[in-house]
Amino acid sequence: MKLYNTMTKQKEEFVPVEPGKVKMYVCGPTVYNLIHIGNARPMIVFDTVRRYMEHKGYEVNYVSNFTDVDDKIIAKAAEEGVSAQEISQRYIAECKKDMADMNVKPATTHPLATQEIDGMIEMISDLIQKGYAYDVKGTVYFRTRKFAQYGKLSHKNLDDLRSGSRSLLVTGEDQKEDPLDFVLWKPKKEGEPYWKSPWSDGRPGWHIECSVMAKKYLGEEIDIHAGGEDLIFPHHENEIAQSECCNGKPFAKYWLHNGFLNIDNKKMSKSLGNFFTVREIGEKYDLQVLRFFMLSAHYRSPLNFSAELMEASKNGLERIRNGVDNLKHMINAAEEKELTQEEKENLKKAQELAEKFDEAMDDDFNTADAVAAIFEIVKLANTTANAGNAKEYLRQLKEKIAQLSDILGLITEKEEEMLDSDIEKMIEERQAARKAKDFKKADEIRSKLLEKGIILEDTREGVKWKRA
RNA sequence: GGCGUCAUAGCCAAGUGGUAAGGCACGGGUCUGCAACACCCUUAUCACCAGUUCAAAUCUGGUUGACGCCUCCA
Repeated sequence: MKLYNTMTKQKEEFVPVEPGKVKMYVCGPTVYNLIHIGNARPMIVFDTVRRYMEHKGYEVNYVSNFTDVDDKIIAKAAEEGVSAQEISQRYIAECKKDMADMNVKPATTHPLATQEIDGMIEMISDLIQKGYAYDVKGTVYFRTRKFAQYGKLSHKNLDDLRSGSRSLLVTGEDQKEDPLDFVLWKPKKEGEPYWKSPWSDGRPGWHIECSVMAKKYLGEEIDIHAGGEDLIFPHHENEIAQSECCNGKPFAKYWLHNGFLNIDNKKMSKSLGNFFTVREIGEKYDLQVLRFFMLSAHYRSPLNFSAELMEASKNGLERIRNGVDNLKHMINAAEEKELTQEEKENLKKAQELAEKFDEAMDDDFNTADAVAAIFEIVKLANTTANAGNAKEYLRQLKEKIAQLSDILGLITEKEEEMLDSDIEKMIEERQAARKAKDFKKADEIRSKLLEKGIILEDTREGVKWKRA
């Protein structure tokens, strides 16, 4: 399996730190509002990475934090006149709901920044002791000059960065030794939540939390660290500085970053008003459609969002589901018997397509190609399967499609729901009407059911129904 | 200004040296009372220019265009 490492700018063979295990950390959202579809991209993409790793037999320890102390949370709390904790807890709950609807598995651990303050103070103290950090009147900064490798992830020229931020020094904004130094601990302002520390009553900087949580839940050296591409600098760069200076060993072996989700080819932003929450999309679509949409492009490419593309994704996903649905229906009608030579050959083709799926995923998680392989199996099923086939043949095709879809987190089988008895009765009535060639009545009944969200389909094997 | 990414059919999107996967949409047709599902047929020489090569979407140089990071941000 190869994956693209931002650090080395190339695809590398994946070799875990510990054989058979994957330790992976994904930067999670700051919880001050409902998550937007841009937040959803890394969740879906890296959940898919996780599922694929598990499919390959790895035991995956997946850690993703919630940043629950931050300026924006405090601002939102002030706005509503409630505590910061109330805001963060509310939106953590909402976020988890969205994740479930997108079929994103809960992380092995979802640590909260506010629950890890002790660890942060410990790490900051350690960095000060080792000379990598310094305290100026209660604010603690990281001394970037001391870490020779600073900039190795984002491939920045530090002199350019320093000259670029010269204005900061001129305006005297800072008591920093160097403009690139960043905050590890800052004193509280009036009314803000705070914790006691050796330096001041205050709160941690943003970057330190991830270093601490990764270390606590995964260890000093992890396999994969992932997040949105905008986190490369400064967030991940700073994490590397903190962790490697503190632990004295490489932090993460592989750095994975997803591309942005754009709207009308522009980055989403509140000022442009081109902003959608996952919740809003969920009102119009099954969020499986959003997931399918996200997987239609490579995770590192920018992806443009539009209503038209959501429609296309909806139809595409429907095609896969119809395929599974049709197979299911045929399985009920089919007989158990020996596989014919032709059936065996077709199953072999399906197996080859499943291998193609794996090859695509092995190549830096090429989900677009992987989805294409699923479509090809669906096509194979649609063109070859009928109720006259051996039951085993149909079952295997269905299983193959469902299994590969599941690796991508796509649910192909709707749960069987019990029909209300009166709806069942209506379907029977319609069947009677059809038998009597009273099509007018039959159509009336079908229309009525449609109004209730029940779609009927007449097939050779009988009437199928599904919810709209 | 510095660093970086990208440009494939109406739309989305694979393909990184051997002659263009897949999906959506459109049109035509088959099946079924109709509809839906499904099936069949139809749709591109890969931004432009120059070069390397027997052979390039795929390598090199240039041009144009779009975008991202450098500041909180998935």
